[in-house]
Amino acid sequence: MDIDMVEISKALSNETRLNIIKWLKDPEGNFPPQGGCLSEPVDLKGGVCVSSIQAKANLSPSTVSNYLDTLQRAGLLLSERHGKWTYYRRNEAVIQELAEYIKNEL
Amino acid sequence: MDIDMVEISKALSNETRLNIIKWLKDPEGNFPPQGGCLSEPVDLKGGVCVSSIQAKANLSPSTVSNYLDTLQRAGLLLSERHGKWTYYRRNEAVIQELAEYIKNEL
DNA sequence: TTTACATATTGACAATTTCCGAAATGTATG
DNA sequence: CATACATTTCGGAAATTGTCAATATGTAAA
Repeated sequence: MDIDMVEISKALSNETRLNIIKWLKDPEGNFPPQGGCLSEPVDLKGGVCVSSIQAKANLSPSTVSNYLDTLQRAGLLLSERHGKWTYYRRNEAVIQELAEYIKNEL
Repeated sequence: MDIDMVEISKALSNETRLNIIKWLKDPEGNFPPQGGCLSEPVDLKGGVCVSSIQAKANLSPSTVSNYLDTLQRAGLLLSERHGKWTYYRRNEAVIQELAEYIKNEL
């Protein structure tokens, strides 16, 4: 898996998208408990649903959905759907790869 | 000295600007010998003048000058004027700070 | 000091990005 | 099935960025 630096940089060049990534570093600290009304308990792995992120970002749902998509296409986030909700979480591997890339290749 | 992640990301979110940073990693390998017709020899510290970069980037002088300014304002490059020429070189400290920031804070 | 050259700045226009509301798509529940 | 809700997609107005040619500035050489 290689780093698309332009794509990633574009994804990071927006205050709100940057905040989303940082907020997801501490999901319990930054968002209400997730998992809502799911009947079967699933492992959300620290994922947070779009509406929780939207509430914190204070932007329209469509904008936040777009931002999350941008971050995911850049590889920085992972998403998983459970019922009505899509849970987004950090892709730590890619974030560390990015740090390594900048340290050694940039 | 703190990292303005949005500013830096914007600077890096362009193929040519990214290339300029990479080219400057190996100035001797990527550019003709610098120092040109300077009477007094000065230490260019690996700096490369705008016209050498412009020739390699194959964009207009004004565009390249702008790009270099963008990279410098983001802190990624340093510039030094000697005679008619402005020599740009990487700011390795900031680049390493950026890598650390992504590794630990992002 | 006149000229030539390296670089920077300005003004313009096209292309892209931001961000929203409206509409569409999934999915669970009554 | 009909409804409600979470999310995504679409279409567009406003803001930003990419890029150039033209102009300005700074410096060295004639």
